[in-house]
Amino acid sequence: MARDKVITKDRPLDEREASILQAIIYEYITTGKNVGSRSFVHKYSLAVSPATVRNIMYDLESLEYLRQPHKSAGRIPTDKGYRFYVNSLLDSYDYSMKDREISVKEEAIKREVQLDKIFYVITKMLSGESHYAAVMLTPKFDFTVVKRVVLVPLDNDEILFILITRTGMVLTKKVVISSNVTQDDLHAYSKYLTGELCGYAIHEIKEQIFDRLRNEQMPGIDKEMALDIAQLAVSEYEEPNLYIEGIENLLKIPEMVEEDRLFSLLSIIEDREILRRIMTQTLETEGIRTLIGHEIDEEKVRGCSMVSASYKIGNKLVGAIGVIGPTRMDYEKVVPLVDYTGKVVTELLTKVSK
Amino acid sequence: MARDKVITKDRPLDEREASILQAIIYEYITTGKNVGSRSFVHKYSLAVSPATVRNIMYDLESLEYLRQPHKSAGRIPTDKGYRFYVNSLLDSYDYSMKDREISVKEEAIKREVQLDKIFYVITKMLSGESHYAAVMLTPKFDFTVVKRVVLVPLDNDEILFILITRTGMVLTKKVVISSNVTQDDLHAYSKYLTGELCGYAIHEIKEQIFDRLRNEQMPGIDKEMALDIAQLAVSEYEEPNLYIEGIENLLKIPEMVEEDRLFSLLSIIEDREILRRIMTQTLETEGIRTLIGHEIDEEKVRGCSMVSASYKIGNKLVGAIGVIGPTRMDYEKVVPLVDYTGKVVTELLTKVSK
DNA sequence: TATTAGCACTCGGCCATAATGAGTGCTAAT
DNA sequence: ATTAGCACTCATTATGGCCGAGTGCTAATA
Repeated sequence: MARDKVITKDRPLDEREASILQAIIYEYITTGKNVGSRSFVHKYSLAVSPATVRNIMYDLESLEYLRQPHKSAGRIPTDKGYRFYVNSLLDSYDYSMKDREISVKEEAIKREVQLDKIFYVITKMLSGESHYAAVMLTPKFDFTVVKRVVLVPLDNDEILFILITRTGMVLTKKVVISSNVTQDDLHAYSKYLTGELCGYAIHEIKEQIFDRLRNEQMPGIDKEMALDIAQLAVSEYEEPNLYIEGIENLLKIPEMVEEDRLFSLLSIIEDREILRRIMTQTLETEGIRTLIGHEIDEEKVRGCSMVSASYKIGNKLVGAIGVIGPTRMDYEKVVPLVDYTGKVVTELLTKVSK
Repeated sequence: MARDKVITKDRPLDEREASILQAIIYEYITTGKNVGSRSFVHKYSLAVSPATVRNIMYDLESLEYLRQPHKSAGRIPTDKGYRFYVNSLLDSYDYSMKDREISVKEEAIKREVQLDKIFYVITKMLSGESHYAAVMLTPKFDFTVVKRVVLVPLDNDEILFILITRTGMVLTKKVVISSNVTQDDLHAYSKYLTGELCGYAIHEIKEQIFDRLRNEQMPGIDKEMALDIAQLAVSEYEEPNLYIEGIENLLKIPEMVEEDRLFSLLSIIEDREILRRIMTQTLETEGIRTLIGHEIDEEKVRGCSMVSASYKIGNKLVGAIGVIGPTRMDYEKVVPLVDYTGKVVTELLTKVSK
């Protein structure tokens, strides 16, 4: 009669407990209401009585998977509960993308030519599909492949360095020089640099090509000057960009605009460094990553979860995408969506930069 | 004894009525609470009794400057009231910018080199200073002056058209051509176009230069082809961009997150066309423009006001900036701020494009 | 021994009621 | 024309009662 199952706080759940926990969390995620034993049993036509469920709930509460917002109020999941739920999802989740129903409008993406528009569109799409807010950390430019270099005089001591990538993206950078160069010089430099750098990714250029070129003989033009300019321009390419879209979706979620949570939201919008930090961590880990509630280690942000994934160019991790929502997020939909989108982005970028 | 001042709904206010109306609106703007006769008289140490104020309030209500949210609840301004208030402000407002205390960090702006970053910074700054949301409609590219044109081959049938402006801004555009051109051809074209277009603003080029050039003799190169490419590229320069920053400021204002208003906010964020329309109207009117409440002729947007101003390059109106906030906005601060910022932008852009 | 029925108890939500207090409109006195 | 006085209004707040959904415990049951 005595229920003595709970000996330690960390014992594994038996099968029935696990499935009931999952069902409870599912119920809470979909309805947003505390789930109580009686109506729960009724709604799911369980073969056990409410009392049994109560007992199980009691155990689950001791084990810290559930909690009561107040006495006699049904149970809601704790972060640990969500974590359990998400992990089960991940265990059973088929990463092979088969019978995928999510409609990532790949066509819409492929029609875009400017890379930065692609990033915008993907972020927008991800927020649209998920109905939460979406984030994208764009790739470091290090992995774009050079097609052509053009130098253009601006002022006496300023040159505009234009780098055209294989994908037709145009990066520009002002470079300040000390000595005078003529327009003809610049033209020769452009030709030289284009010839030497074309076909290499920027990181390769930084790491190897410059060194090699400096050791080569090159008659006719002032090679050093050309290399100086290029090196200066290439050295400090901007930080990866952070796109955030769909904040308005979060405003539509009642629990997110409740007094205290609104503050979390504000922090997310205002202090982009928080997100940048999180996304940079994601960038460093292959595959999907979920952060639930307090697992987002930011004082200012509470009651929020993130599902994020890194993406690659070739087999090098270069960026990350993610979805932000309330802890009570529809993980079951969002996890595959983010996973899938990540793969689409990988495929797309890989294709486009080869 | 009988108060028979109100004969028509549009009679002008006498001095005392006007000053009391202004004070009431000021009080409401700063506190956000309904203002009632007794405490109002007390707070402002008026030389009249609450009863007198009540009588005046009664008149002002008949004249539709004030209204009662409900019986026995003090008065709050109507849109007409705000309009009166703002107009008085504008009347007495000194446009000469003397003894200005607003800290628009001009230095921060001048340090930026990329024009699009400048736009971003200005918008951000305007939202920061006003504590509301800020909008900026960027100038049409029509008014930027060409410094140099570079054509670069991308594919067999694609050319990248690069236009460098006098300010060092780089605009790029993919152009698809039918016949084949060699790299040497493109080089010649680039030289030709740079020579002919340099120093002209894009709108001049569109309107006059092309026509002139087509009638000129030009030995040696396939002038027509070059002009076709340029005309194609220049013809459809993108829509002016719309920056919105500081939405988070609006989330901090209690009355903006009240259930129904939140919807207005969402509309503003989601449906950028609304704002674009408003800003485009502003662009067409010189100087400052205020839209109060219903004057924003958009069903979806309610309870919001906008203060906006157009800015110029030289003496041609090219863009607009603005601030969005609740109807109960601190017009007294925002109006000069927007006015001043508009002038700074004008000055800045004019200098930079001459 | 695990499950369940039964029951006392809890507590948020809802409703009605009442008290409070800031405010108004009207009237008569100044 | 202004104001004092007064009756009246009404949002807000507090109070208490009740309902319903929920729990925890215990004893009965399969």
